[in-house]
Amino acid sequence: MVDMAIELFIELDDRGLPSDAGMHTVLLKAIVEEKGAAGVLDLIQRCDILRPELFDILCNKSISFLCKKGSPETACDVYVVMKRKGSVVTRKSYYSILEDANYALRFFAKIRECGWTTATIPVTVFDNLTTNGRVLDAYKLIRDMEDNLPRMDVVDYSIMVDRLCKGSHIRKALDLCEFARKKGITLSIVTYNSVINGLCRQGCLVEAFRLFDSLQKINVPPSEITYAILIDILTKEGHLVDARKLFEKMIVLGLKPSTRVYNLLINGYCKMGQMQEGLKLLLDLEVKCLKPDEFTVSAVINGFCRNGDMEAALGSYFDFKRDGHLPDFLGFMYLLSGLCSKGRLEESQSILREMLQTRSVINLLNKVEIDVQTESMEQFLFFLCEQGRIQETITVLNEVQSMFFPVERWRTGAPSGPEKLKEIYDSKAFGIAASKSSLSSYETDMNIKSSDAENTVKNYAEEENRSQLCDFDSYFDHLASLCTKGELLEANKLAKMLTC
DNA sequence: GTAGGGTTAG
Repeated sequence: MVDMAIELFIELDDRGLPSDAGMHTVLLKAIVEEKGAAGVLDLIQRCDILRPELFDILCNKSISFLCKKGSPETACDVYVVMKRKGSVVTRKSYYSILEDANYALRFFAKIRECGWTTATIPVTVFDNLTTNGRVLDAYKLIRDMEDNLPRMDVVDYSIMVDRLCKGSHIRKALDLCEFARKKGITLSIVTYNSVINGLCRQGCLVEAFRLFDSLQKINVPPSEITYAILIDILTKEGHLVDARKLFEKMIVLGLKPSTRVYNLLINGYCKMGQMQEGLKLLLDLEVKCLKPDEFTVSAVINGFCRNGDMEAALGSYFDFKRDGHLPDFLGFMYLLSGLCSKGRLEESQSILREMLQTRSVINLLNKVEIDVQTESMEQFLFFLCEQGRIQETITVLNEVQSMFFPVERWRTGAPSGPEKLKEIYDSKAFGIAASKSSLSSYETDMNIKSSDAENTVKNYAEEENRSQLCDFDSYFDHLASLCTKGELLEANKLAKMLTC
């Protein structure tokens, strides 16, 4: 039947009679139903004798139709037929292929097979890939189609660089930075922040600080966020003194630390048991007309709880509460587990009640997908709490906590936590000398201490010894030249150093 | 096939 319809369709055109879009759709539908997607390609080949205008319309329609029906391969085949005939591929059909990231990749593979270059790859292809967790595909596409790229601007690159960093593909992120710069893009501090953050997350502190220092040279001033990233990692690694120096440095440079930056240090001090320092900063924060937030409250509470000083923890909770500042989910959890561990169940219950009425806690609980029928998580917990089943309530909350706040991310292979590092660091005068760059003193001190330091610290020193690069620019040049010379072993070593 | 879209916490 379909064959007859096709013949009729061709005959109509032959007689100069028009056909409309509706008719094309009906025809395509019938063909796919009876012969599958391949039938459409067959149709296109048979319709070679149509008037060129109609042939173009039918082909373009087929491409969109096939994509919609999930047959991108055949759509690409139709595209190839069209290109070979010199037909005009409309934007609509072109984009219907590129809309889907998988289709786009197959499409470009086909194009390469044919030995063609594409007109342009739309930025949306990269957006789609990047936002759908396929940043490596996007990266590969960029590297493969170097000369046929869309006009990507600094933000397009920045998003990709950040995603690559988040996926621990630091080397590729750096490579993309260099690629963008070769394309004439001037990267901004936002992109550098992503890279610095990525390096820190990978434990490559030396490289992170190297990049930080090189920012001055390339005339990109570090922002408040740059400092926040570095202060955070230093704090996490137990280098509180250095973190504090960076904090002071940013103030000297005229960058105003936000509550968020204060929080990093307050949290660091409180976790290290240096409550006095933490509270001093809290005071300073308020002097600077900044407001504590949920994180601040939680950090202070955590500090007192860690010290086992539940009176002080409760006291600060009520003080903050009086001023309209509540802890967040974790802050409440610190307080609750502290109270429970002392067997103070009644107080736990009243704190639990307040917790379960706190907006941010409720918001978090609402994100939990549970199948406890119609009940919401919040109602469920409140019910448990009111029944006096405190321990059970907290058990459930602990589950929630493990979902949203996975265990602290200390680097693997580091056998001990911040306490040990603190000892090491406090034992000698140590810090970022004002006259030197932050990195050079950091490295020097690392080397001095590598004999008695923990593995983590040793690693930095080793990294430093392996690395003979002075700045970001020469890093790129070095890596690029290694790759060009085919010295992949060396390049790999360099890459390994970055991706650890 | 635009314009607006990009970075930091336990």
